Amino acid sequence: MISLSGLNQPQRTAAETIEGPVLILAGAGSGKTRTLTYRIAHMVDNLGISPRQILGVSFTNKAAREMRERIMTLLGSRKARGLTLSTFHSLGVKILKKEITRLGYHKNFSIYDMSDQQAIIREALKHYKAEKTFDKKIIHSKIGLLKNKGISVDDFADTPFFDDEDPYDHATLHVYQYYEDKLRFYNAIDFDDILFLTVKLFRKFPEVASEYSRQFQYIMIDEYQDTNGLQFELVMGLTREHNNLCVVGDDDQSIYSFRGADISNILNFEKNFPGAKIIKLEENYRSISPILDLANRVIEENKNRRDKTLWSQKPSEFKPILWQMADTDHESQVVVDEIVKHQGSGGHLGDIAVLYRSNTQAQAIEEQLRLSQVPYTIIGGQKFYEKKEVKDLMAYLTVINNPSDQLALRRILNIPHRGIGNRTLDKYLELATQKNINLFEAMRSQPDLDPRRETPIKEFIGLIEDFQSYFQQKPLEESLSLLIDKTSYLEFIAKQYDSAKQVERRKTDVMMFIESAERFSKFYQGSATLQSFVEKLILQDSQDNQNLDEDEDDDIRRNEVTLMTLHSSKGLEFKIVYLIGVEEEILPHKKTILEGQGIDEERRLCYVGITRAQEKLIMTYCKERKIYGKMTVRHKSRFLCSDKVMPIIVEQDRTTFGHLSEEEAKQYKKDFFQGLREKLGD
DNA sequence: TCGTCCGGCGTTTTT
DNA sequence: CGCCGGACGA
Repeated sequence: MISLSGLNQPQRTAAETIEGPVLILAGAGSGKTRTLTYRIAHMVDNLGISPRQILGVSFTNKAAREMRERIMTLLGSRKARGLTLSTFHSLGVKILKKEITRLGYHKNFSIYDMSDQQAIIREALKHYKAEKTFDKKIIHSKIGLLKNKGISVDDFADTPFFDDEDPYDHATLHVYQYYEDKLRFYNAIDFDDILFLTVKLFRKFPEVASEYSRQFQYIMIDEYQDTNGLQFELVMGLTREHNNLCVVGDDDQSIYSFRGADISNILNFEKNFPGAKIIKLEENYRSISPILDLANRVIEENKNRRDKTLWSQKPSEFKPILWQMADTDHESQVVVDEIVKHQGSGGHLGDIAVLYRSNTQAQAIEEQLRLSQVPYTIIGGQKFYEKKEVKDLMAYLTVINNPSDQLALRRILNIPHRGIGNRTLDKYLELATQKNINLFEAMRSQPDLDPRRETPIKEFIGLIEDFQSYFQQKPLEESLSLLIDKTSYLEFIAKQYDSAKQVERRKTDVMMFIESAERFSKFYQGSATLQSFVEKLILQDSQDNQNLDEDEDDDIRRNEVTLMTLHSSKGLEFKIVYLIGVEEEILPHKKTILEGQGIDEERRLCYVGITRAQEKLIMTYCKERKIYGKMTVRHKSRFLCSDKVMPIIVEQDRTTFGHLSEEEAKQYKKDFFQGLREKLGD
């Protein structure tokens, strides 16, 4: 029996309201995950609902994993067995793997990422002749937008999204068509298709939607403010046979509209799901009151939001601080100086985060941290599977799994060099078009197309075919190691790079790849196919991999300062938060000021930043800043200018040491220059 | 096929 | 100010 007595009243109501549509408006730090885990545990343990009937959907693997772990702690793994907790995308893949043949795809489809998409779009634009040249990025994002609105290429021209006068839309139509044809031919689907095809499946075969809806009698969606049109339609499909839908979210933390997230999904919930029960979680367990006061006053300026006021039982005298700095150098020096002081007095660096609007702002801080030899990590950056070596090996696995995948095939055709260059490739592409077969088939059927290339072609085809059977018979990591061996891939890397350090780094990536295959096959045992392995890698974010690799315990942060964007910080908390560059044209960003739209979302971003801090919030802005090489005068962000906000923050001018007494200022200057000399001395 | 030069542009990015 | 992508030349 699970006791809900540890929950506060609204949390408890949320955990106990099981039937019908429920919207849990969970303010920042209000114990959302706790509420959800107790809700599920309560359903299973107290109400006797089978875990097989429960579906929990989140956006990140991390969130899904965390939820699972916490439910395991409450219920134990035996009682939790059969529970489905996954991301939107992995749920989509799971459904498609079973049903995609209904849409005319083979089961062994490949999943294309951004760079694969770009490659096809580039190709499509080459074929499209017009006087104008087109920006492939604009077209790429338009196709993405269309897919996320659930609009197929066949329907595009009949929608309001198509403007007959606009040459860009005509180009987009052409590229979209070409793109879809290619994906079909390669037996590949893209990231957006994972959701789009699932939705198409539900549209075309309502009985399939009903089947899943009957299986999942109780559905929970996390971070509902970030759902887009497709995800909404997917949810509608899954609730065809009942309306036991519980969504959790916070409209004030909706910061992903540029990726298609539609805040109206959460704002209109009770319109879409009549009879919905709305529960507000407003008690915050994270921050001291002055920080929440600031957060409330900043966000209440937004119109068109659900009224919420965060409060906590942690009063404090410490007001949030706003520092005015001379320029970016000064900003980073003062911040890092402050961090060093914290470290010097025995403070833990894992308690500190430096947050910023855009990645470029990290550079100055990073440099300063390095100079002061303060350990740090930067969140974000390149994903594991985007590394060149990993992509190469993944392309091998992809071709072995799905030889129709021409993009992957072309990537590895001459890696390592085997004398099959572009001339040979072109000949085979022509042959393939002529005979209407795929590239792999073309090579296999006529290896002697160019007699001088017969041997390498035959060897290559043989290699792929050999490994098709190896991978069926032997464990994943064993076949993979053999593949790397047979292709002399490591020797190839060694030849590619001049510096030994580079070679070492790349080889480490390869080793990490093998290790992840090993872990994967250990975990999934019999069901560890190479397709599911590649899928897993693509659907996984970089942080998952870090966690997988290091096997560290999550509760204790390492003794390192964390640097990240405001976007990446959502959901996290730190004792001390430095929010840097709270400045017009940064937060809100220049582009949104110019467009006059999206200022609300910038304000929400500011709100997200503020609510990350538990005990100490320090915000900064600069008087001057070098923009594209030119010094420019800067102003404090409008978000901190209102009459309501000013009295509850402490603003200090750090350029004049105005935060110190005269005596202290003298000492500080002395220390500062002493410190500077030491750093330069190194 | 690769290197180099010039012009344009410059956010955020859970999968 | 720098990076990236396209164009063009060796």
